[in-house]
Amino acid sequence: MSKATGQAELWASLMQGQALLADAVSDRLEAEAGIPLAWHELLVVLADAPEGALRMQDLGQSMWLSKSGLTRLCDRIEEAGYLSRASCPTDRRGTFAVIAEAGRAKVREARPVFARASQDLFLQHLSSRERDALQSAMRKIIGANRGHLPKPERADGQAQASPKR
Amino acid sequence: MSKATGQAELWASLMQGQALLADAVSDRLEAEAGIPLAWHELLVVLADAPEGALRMQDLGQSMWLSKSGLTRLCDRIEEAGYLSRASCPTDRRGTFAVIAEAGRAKVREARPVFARASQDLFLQHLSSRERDALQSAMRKIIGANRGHLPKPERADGQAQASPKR
DNA sequence: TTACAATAGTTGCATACTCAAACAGTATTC
DNA sequence: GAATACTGTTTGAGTATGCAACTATTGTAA
Repeated sequence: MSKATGQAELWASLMQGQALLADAVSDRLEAEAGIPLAWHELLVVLADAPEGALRMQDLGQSMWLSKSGLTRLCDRIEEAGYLSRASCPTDRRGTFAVIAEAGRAKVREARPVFARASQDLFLQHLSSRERDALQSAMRKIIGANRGHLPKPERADGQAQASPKR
Repeated sequence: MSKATGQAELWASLMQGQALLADAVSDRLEAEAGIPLAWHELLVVLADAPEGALRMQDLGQSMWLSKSGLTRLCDRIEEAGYLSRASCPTDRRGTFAVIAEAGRAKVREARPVFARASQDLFLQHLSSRERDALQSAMRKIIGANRGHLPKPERADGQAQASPKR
């Protein structure tokens, strides 16, 4: 029975599998398109945004990083010439990250590489039943753990569960 | 149709969900038992080993870390007094990590905290169908990505797929 | 219109991790 | 039995990340 394999194994395989998969995909992306996974993710978000531009803050909401992490990630990508920063005219505290032409080109190159890697290393191995179950399981887990985000800028009431740290 | 939600979302929710979950569980473990998740994992492996002792190398196989990472993790845990090192008498290159009494006590304290956290933040939210599907999906993904491990010390033939890096 | 609080982003410091080189000890081979 | 190759672990250098403190700007209120 699957019950007997135990909860520990379920935990472990989720942790291991995700790490392994992210690593494998990132390596392949780096080998075949020359950028790591995080760059791809950020550049895709930016490429799909209205003017190829997004406020740092808005980028942060898609990017799963602390704001300092995002600042530094943008530093590196900017240094590589794939994006530039522009300050917001209407609110001079704000900064836009704007994708550069080289960045768009890189996204065109990398997107299919990512799709292929994701197919080969991930989707390929799952039945459609498994995909559905995986999707619904992960959605529930995410839902259940909202509030543990790196940016706890919730305005609502029940916020602070962990006082320290 | 679940098809329509897209492959991108499946990828994203796996990545996000795992990160969120690991974070939430680690925070809770740290709040309620005073040690982070990685320490718990290592100490449990050690506590369950024959004499409470394991060669670094063997520990490494359970621990999902590069060997230098393991060395440093052990340094920290040793510094906290939960384990000690002992050199192997039959092969003096080797080092044993040996769990200390304080380490055993900490494991007794932390194990139920982990179990509860895992239940509350993870298992609780999944139907048994979802658990089975998740388990089998992750197993396949792991199987498909063997060879991307941090320690590629396989002795078999098909080893080196990635020459660089 | 001057003070005070809130917001956007960056920077300093500390932590954790990896790769590659160093080190120490064991096995091999001539 | 001395040189050479191999193995197990640690160390050094570099990278990525988070938290908290800082700067600059905006909004609010007296």
